[in-house]
Amino acid sequence: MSAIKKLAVSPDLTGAEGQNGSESAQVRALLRLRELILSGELAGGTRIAELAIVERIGVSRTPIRAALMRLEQEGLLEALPNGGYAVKTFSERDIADAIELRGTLEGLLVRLAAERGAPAVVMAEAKECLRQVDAVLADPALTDEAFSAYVDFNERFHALLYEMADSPVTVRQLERVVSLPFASASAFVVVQSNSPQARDMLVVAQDQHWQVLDAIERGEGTRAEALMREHSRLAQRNLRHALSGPGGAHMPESMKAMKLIRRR
Amino acid sequence: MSAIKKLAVSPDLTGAEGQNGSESAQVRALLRLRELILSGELAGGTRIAELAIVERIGVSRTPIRAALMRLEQEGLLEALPNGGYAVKTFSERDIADAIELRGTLEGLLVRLAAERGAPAVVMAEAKECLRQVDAVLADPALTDEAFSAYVDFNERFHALLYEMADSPVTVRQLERVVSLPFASASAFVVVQSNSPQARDMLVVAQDQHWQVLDAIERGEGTRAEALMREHSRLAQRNLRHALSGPGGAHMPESMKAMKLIRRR
DNA sequence: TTAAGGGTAATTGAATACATAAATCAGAAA
DNA sequence: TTTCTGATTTATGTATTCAATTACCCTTAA
Repeated sequence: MSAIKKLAVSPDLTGAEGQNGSESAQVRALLRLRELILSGELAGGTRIAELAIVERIGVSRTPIRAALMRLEQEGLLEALPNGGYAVKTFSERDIADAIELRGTLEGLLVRLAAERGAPAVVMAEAKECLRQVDAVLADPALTDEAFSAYVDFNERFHALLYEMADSPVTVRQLERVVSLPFASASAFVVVQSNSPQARDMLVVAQDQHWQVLDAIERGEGTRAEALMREHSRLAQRNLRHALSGPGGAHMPESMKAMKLIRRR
Repeated sequence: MSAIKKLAVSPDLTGAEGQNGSESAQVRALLRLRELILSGELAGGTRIAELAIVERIGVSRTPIRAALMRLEQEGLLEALPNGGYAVKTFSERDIADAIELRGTLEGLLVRLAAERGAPAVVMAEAKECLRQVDAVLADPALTDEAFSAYVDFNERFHALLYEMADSPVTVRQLERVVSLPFASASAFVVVQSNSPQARDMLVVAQDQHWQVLDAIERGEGTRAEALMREHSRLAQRNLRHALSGPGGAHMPESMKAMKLIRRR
């Protein structure tokens, strides 16, 4: 399904992959570099020299260069005019735009799904996914495990949505947007996991999920699109909340990319 | 303005760049490779071996590999599971989706411009651009030179639109979509340059351009967005027309990427 | 005749050596 | 003290070499 085959190592399986050291040098370089950037060890704006990375990671310049190119394409690095790269930083507006972009593209996707009809199997899986989320949300008190389960199901649901339109071109674009660490489907879900309204937020999101499926099934493309756009605005709200406190006080610790946010 | 700085060599300056041979090996490889693909010399589905390209172009494997990575990111190549690349082919639906994608993203862009307000200078330039198009269209008979002038102004206008929202994140995405040869703003403009309705088509497009600017100025985001989406459907129509004849009979000879279209 | 096995050729991944351009620093002159 | 110039150093761009994996073909046995 993934449009990026060769080096499509999603950020989350950084530590997984069975035994480490078994991956190719390119993959190792990519994973390690992304980790260095997202953890803030390479601060935003820093110029990245290949040789420095060669020393930090144990591979030669060739795979490093490949990883650098990939990270530039991902949007984490920017190419400097006279060679080399710098770690990108993002303004609050950049992040808001990225979320809006995701909402727009997901909106397009579900509209296409509604207009073309979604495969029955995918639709069934999506419903099953949502039923499990319903079960998680049935408990009025929300434990940490319930939260993490929600996040998992949420990502699975969005992934299923991507299959519904049978539009690889669109999915490819979407995957590029989502590769930005703060634009992914569940980037800001857990922002206020300990606040009293946390569960209600998820309840609203879950309702939107159900309604999107309903709209797709009924062939109501415009409704599906509008719902998906509004859905992304939950993330917008959470973003604003996360940035409201001083120094990102409400930023979840899981939000690694916080370091890349350029606060004015 | 371009998000891709280092190797951001747009397809159209393939032959330009002053004297050839002066560019870097990487740029030469990228340009030449793209040309080979778009011209159909490397047929769709062909597996591309690095060594074969090394022989065809006079540079070593290193810049070739860089160019291959770039073209994969552009969407012209796909990475094969066990290394190597293959020339991608596109179904009619893929192309339609790409155009829809462009319309959607340009719609987002002009909505943002309307909501945020566009810089006065850019707006003025855009208007001036449209006035010149008006002058071109004033002649009821449309010469070839007039057509080519229209295409130039059209591209300039779209480029100006990209500056109006001050949203680099969105523009970056858009540039990626537009890099697909059949998704660019003027890919199908000249499809029926010799048909009697050709000029009328441009008149309609031009009216949409003016109305989009009007909507942006008035802060009418939704209207601007809707207009931009509808605008892209002109390209959809032209695409269908181009593919309607047997073997792409109505395909303009300027449409190099025709060879990549997978006709069922 | 077909299938399985091994061996060879070809291709990509990785590392290193080489070339070139840019940036920095030192020194001298204004 | 400041600025310009030149040399040195450091970085990236390019080429080449080496390694490892894969694919293909040929041989042999069932």
